[in-house]
Amino acid sequence: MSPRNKELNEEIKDARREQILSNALKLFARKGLAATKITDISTASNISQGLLYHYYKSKEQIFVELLRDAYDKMIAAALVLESLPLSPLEKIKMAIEKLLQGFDENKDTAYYYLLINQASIFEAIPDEAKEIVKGRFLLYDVITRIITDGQKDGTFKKYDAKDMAVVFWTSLNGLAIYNAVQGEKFKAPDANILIGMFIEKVSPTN
Amino acid sequence: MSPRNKELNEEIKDARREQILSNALKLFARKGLAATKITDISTASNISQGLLYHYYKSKEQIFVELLRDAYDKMIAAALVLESLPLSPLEKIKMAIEKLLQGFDENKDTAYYYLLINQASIFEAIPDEAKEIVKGRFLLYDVITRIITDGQKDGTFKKYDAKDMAVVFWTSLNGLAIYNAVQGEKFKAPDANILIGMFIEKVSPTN
DNA sequence: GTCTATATCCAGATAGAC
DNA sequence: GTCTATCTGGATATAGAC
Repeated sequence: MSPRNKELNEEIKDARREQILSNALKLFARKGLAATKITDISTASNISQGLLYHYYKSKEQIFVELLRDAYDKMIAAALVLESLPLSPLEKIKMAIEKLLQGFDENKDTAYYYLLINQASIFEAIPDEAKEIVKGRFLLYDVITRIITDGQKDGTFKKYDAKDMAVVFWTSLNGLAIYNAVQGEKFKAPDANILIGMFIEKVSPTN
Repeated sequence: MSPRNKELNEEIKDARREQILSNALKLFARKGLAATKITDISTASNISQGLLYHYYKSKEQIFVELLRDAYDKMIAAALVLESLPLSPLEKIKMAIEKLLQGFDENKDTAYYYLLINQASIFEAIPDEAKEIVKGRFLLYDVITRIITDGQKDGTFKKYDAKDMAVVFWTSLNGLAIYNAVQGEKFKAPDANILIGMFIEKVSPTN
């Protein structure tokens, strides 16, 4: 086989993988791992059911790969946010706004949320997925640090920082679910409503 | 068959139904409808798999019955709350506190939440379940009314009341999920963190 | 009312042809 | 790389005995 053909094949293969993952993400998010049939994925991807096994060993493997993507993206974003030269309040604001607008612009964001949720809630997931979910605490830690900073500089309310981080994440998670369920109808609520949990007086200009 | 035996049988039957529902609730909540096998339910209930069909026509029927219970309880509680002789702020406070402490005291509360969530998110649920989910707007309406009242009397912030109701429910929902996932480890965060979304100055004494 | 045994079906995964 | 055909296993649901 010539190098050219080899390259071409690789491209096709990558494209297929992308295609499969993208379709599987939506299906897993809206039907759940167990209810999503392997034929659902192959049909959505316009390939035969047999061919799917050429790319992935099992349904579970696809799920795990997507879940890993979801966490990688989320944690990377959180760490970038933390490292930005912004005040704690600005960071929290940015996180909320970015997430809320991400829901609107990019359906995948909401789907990734649903995937993470599912993996967090359900016991009936692959062991590998359970391992990935354990990395969740990293997300809480980043936000806890930002909140603690904001308390030190006096802008944030003085509730337990860990509690605040929990409420931060669970609230956004709740909104992400709502968004995914609402679909096109979803209209992001004013970010300042949420910010009211963190600071005493929300400036109307922001 | 004598009346006494008939009564006894009815009692047994009712007890069994209760037993089945209670076990199924936990299983559905933690594994999901699709991943929960009918044998999971029968095993948890200490009855044979065949006997389960004596009480329920199918797995789906059990799910629907539980979902209906969940909504009935939730909506009833919301309407009672609304009718209490309390200020809007007191009502919101009570709702948050009751829900948070309900999570702690009664595992079923959190499980019901997970069930409703599942039914809201997943497309792969029985048609009857989809119908029930449509009643969801009632919950949002009650809270929207309370918030609107609170805005009229000047205690609540003046964001869009519907938005605030959405954030209210989605936040509590997010917390319920977190609680269910954490299990015994769950410690309810200070309710005042959430109340900060609604009013300008949270009194430290409450 | 309860159990065990069985029929049926369907989804996951593999094999082999092109 | 891709498809069709097939095997296998497991889950739902039913039948029939006690």
